[in-house]
Amino acid sequence: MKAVRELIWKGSYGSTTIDQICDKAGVKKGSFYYFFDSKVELALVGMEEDWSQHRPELDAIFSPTVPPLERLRKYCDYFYRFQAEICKQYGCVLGCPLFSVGAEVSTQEDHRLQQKIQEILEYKRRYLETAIRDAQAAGLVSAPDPAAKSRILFAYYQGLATQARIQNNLDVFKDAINGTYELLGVKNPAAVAA
Amino acid sequence: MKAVRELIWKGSYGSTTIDQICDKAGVKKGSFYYFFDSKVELALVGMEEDWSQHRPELDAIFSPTVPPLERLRKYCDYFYRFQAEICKQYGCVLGCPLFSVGAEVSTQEDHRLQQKIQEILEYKRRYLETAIRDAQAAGLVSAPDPAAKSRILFAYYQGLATQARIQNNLDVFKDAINGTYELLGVKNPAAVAA
DNA sequence: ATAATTGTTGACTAACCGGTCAACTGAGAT
DNA sequence: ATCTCAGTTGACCGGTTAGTCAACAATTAT
Repeated sequence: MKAVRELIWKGSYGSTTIDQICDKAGVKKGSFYYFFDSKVELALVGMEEDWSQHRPELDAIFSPTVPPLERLRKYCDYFYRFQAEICKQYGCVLGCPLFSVGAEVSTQEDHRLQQKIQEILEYKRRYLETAIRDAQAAGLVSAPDPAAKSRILFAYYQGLATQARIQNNLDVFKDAINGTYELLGVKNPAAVAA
Repeated sequence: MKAVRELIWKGSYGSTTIDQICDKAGVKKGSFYYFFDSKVELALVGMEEDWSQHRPELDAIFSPTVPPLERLRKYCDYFYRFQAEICKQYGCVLGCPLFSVGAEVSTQEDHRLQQKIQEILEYKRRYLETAIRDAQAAGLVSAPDPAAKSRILFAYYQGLATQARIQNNLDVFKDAINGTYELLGVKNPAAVAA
């Protein structure tokens, strides 16, 4: 499972072969086909596992006990530190696998992977929506439609992640929190930062 | 050339084989290798050709003779109509090939494709930067740092395009102009729309 | 102990991959 | 007419791919 995540994340879904996965996992192909019917099934389980590993951390960051704008700040911070660690580990910026793999497999006939990816992405967007709604309720931002704002913010994050991967440059993420504030029309950024 | 663009755009760079390209182009593999040394070279020429086809249209949309915020509105509009046409033609939303291919090949050893893609993306970002600077000069928006704002806006567009492809849903783009206004802090959206 | 179940393996196939090459084609130059 | 040469072709090579399978090992149940 670890092998497949690394290969698909660092390389791409399409160009990752079952032979490669088996080699890296130290397992023979016969064993692979004993547990999985195809690469799709494996990727599905891999995605699910990855998500369940991140979920507790996101739940903590977006806990309703934390002031809403601080949630977003912590999220940006967490994301940056996470990417930095990955970068040190693999030698290059990898961004979010849900985005890169999602974009790659979106036109395939078998829709199972897309569905799983969209499902997880939708979970993630909801963290943002709730935080924005709470911020709006507290009068911290101007976001009459939190759902719409969350979609915009989510697209922005998605773009940042993709850009950082393409440019292989972590600095791209440093804009994240400023961009977030501008996007949300934060009324007093200095107060949040303090 | 048309064949390779279609295949790489609809599928992915990695999973598009030279055999497929040759089949679709109605050409034998020997002929392919008479003109190109590898798939990378072909993709390079394809990207360049694609860019030189879009360039005049973008030059028109972002002409300095057009009011700056109208440029952005026209760009969003153009992008939506273009994607809608592609969608009707291929049966699914494909987004921007520079993003999807760029994200896919970013970790490869051969850096030529990445460089070309980053070069073209940087050109596109400059359109935004100029428009934002002009808008700022006209007092239409609050963007003290046009370059930084353009990066944020560009990331947002990139995210929208990726999202639309992943979700296979054109409606994602409909947020584009609103998101743009919010991001730029447009002082009087109603006046722009009118 | 032994039977049953669960997991592992290497050898195999058939299709496909990138890439090469000598032979061929056709159009324009002399 | 025929020479030249850019462009085309199909056959071919070695390596890799996804996927299968009968035989084997390890664990568990009885």
